[in-house]
Amino acid sequence: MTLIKDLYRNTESFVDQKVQVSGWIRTIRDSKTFGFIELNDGSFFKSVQIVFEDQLENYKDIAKLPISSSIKVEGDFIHTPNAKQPFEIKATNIVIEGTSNVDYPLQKKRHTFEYLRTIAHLRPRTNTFAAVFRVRSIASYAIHKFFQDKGFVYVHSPIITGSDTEGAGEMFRVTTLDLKNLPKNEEGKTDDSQDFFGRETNLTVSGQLSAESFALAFRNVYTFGPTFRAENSNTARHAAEFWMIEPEIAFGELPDIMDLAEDMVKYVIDYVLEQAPEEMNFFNSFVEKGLLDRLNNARTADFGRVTYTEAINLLKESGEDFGYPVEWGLDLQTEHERYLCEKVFKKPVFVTDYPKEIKAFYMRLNEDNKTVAATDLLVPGIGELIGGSQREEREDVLAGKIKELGMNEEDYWWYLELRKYGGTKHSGYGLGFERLIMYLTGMTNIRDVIPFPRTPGNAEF
RNA sequence: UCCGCAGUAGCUCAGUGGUAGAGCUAUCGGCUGUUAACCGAUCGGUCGCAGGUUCGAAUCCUGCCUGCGGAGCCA
Repeated sequence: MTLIKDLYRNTESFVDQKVQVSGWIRTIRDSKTFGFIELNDGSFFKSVQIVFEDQLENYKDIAKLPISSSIKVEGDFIHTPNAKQPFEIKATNIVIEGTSNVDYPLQKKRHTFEYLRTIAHLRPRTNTFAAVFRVRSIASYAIHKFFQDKGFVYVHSPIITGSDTEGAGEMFRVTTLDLKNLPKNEEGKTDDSQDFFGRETNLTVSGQLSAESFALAFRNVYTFGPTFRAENSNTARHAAEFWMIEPEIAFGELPDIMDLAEDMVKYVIDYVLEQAPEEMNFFNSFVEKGLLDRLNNARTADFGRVTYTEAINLLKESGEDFGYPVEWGLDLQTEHERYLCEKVFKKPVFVTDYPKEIKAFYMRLNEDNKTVAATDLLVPGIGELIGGSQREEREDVLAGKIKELGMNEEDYWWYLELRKYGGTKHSGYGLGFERLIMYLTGMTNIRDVIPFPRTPGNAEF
């Protein structure tokens, strides 16, 4: 059996040879004595044209096959230099593997993404989703290859975690207790000591704290796994289940992870353009005109770098009429972030050194005592793609911060011990993998870059 | 969660108070090189759900549900 990908990649070696292919019918056109089938076998973005004639004993049956029926084809591989397709297979034998049905919901025409979401089990058979999910697979490998080639150790951080370690929003509770008959303690609250783990557990919201632990043993590490947020977010950029990449480097400071993030983004762009040129051209033509220009700009340009304080001044001087106020101490709104990267810099830009009040407790306090060594990478079209920071390595400063924010110091005993026993400067960042895929493909809704997306009120598939 | 928009045939949509429409799909027929083929015919609807106004409601009103866009939260 030959893969259609090989027919396209090694065309010359197949000319005038006998070939065998199998796949699903994308379109079929017949006339009295012959017909054409576009056959896609899943190995490649493009399909191959099958010519079938009425000499075949099952000609009538084949001509009647509904779209998406699966067949096996034997035939002669023929060069067709003057036709729209580069080559075709003239069938000498066609075996029907599985017929489809007349009510097959995918038509030979454009469907809305909203409709395709309601048939998520069938949408990978469409051009757009075939391209999205192949690019997702390739980008996933590129991430691993980038870090592995640099000697980073891949850490499997736990999916089930002990408590709300980062304070990063609502979590999904994990329990084996009988929800209709919860055991109570003396205070009348749920007795978590009777639960499976003997305590309250949740799905992870971040692997960062685990990554820090391993960075202080392996130096350079990364996580790449699923992450869960039970927030009632209804936007095109948020999902309840998504994949996050979190590198962490010991002895590294903020500029080091900015360099790393820039290299990583450029590497993944290069790798995907190289490995999936047909898919990327498709996105450029049908999903976002100018996508390839945007990506080429990103892979060749030096990313912008600006401090939060400078960014505030740039926004104030812009004369732009923003819906939200621009004031030192206030967080940048989506409109501000997009203005900075799309209008001012016109390329990806790192914003650094945010006021400590609007950032997380573990971020390292700068000498000015007002800002922390944090950075967000803002990219055109998406907004925030990466958030990272140098971590607070000073045990007393970190403990003070935990106390100051009214957090429970006991929950962080092991995190504080990382500072107590040979703590070093270290830094890391988090990348939402789906946002990277959106950035690479031009897709504008996170629900369309996850095979079976989970969003509030939606877990059908 | 907030603001806005939408829900009519399998799909994409038109229809703003008076008999429910189009294109595509599908089905049947035609066609000797098609490319989301083309040509002809046919099939196809409890107008999101529940109530209300009216002689009469897809159309106006109220509530609910679902989806989408934007915002917040963030990745």
